[in-house]
Amino acid sequence: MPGHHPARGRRAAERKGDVRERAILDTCEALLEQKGYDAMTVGDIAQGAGITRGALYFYYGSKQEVVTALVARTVEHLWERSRATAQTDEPRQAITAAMRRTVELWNEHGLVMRTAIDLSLTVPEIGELWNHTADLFITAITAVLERAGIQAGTAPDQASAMARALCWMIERTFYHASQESREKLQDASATCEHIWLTSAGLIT
Amino acid sequence: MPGHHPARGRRAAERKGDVRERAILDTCEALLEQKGYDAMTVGDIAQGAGITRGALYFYYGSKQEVVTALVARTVEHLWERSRATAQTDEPRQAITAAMRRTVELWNEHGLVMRTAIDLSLTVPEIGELWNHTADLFITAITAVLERAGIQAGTAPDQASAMARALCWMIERTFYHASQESREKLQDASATCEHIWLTSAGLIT
DNA sequence: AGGAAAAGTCTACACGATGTCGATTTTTAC
DNA sequence: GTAAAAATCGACATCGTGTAGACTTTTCCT
Repeated sequence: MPGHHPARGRRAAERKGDVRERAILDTCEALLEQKGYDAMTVGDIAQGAGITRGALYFYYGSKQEVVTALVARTVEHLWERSRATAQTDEPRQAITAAMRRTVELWNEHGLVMRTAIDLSLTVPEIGELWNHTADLFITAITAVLERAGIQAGTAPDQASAMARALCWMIERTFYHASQESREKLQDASATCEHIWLTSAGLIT
Repeated sequence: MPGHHPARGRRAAERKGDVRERAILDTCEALLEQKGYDAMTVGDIAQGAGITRGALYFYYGSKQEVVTALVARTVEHLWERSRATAQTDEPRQAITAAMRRTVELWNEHGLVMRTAIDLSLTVPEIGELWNHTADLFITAITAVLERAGIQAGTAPDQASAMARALCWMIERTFYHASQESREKLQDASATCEHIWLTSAGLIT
């Protein structure tokens, strides 16, 4: 709750640094698209954001920190969207809805999501961010499977373990498809949905 | 067929460089395990192999080339093993056999396989190597699915597309599990096998 | 054996990217 | 309007990379 007395039409002060921070992250995202992580240099990012290297280090301690912040910003989006999604009782509908939402996510944020996956090993912070995101998905899938009649539990053929495998299937399939085209993503989604439905026992 | 006249007990000459090359690759693999790709420096590899940086550049043009060679050596193994596997007619048996073989592969070469996956984007040569390997698996899975009665074709619910998704599921699931322990790998295998069987229509 | 060519090795160098420091300027808040 | 905080800059030290040229060892042929 910032701004204790909203009188005087002046909007809450926004630090100049906040704008720069956003500019840096935006530039980083653009460069990631153009040249990829390795080729992208700290100098490039600074230049794109309209400052020098030295100034950039005032905001972030390294290239990895910049990218971590970018991933965090994007992943925040996913969590919000995830929370806002209405729960459906009917498993078939739930699965279809989940897959449609996933396609949207990858269409909008495919680049950053792929980057997050790629850097999960080398940058522990990003790894944690992505793991947490995956856990949200796995929990959701587990719930759907159980509602579809799959036995709850962690044994290899029970809901929890299956959900994990299905999550990785979706991650990897979308990862590859999103590098190609929107059409491929759509196809990939249909295939994943089919396997998910089958695994849930909802298809012959 | 080297050595045109096997007389004289002298074994076929092995270039000194061949030994070094192997030492370099072995060292690289060890360091990959100890410090990971990023932390590992060309100097480290050279030192481990008993030569200086300068000498190493005589064999490989860069760190990436060294790792590419390591991946190539490992992947060669996979292909051989893949070729040597007897084909089973009964789908259920084929799936079980394939999963058992996959567990073995990841137990033996997990580290290099994970590295190959990680570097697939940044090092095109490794990407090709790994893609080709994946294609072998996808083809094999497709064949099994078709023999189990899944309709052939590339539509989202037909054998080819399903095989691709299942392949990525296995890759990613094993990738994560092989970082943990052999037990996890075994569990992961059981889960993947179950989903594969279900997708093939071989389980209620 | 012996000597030239090929294979292997080393040290030194140039380059590019990183991250740090202290000085300086701009913003913010009172 | 001014002092503290925020932001920016340029210069520097460091480290890893890749290249070049000189030198040594191995291989192979006669």
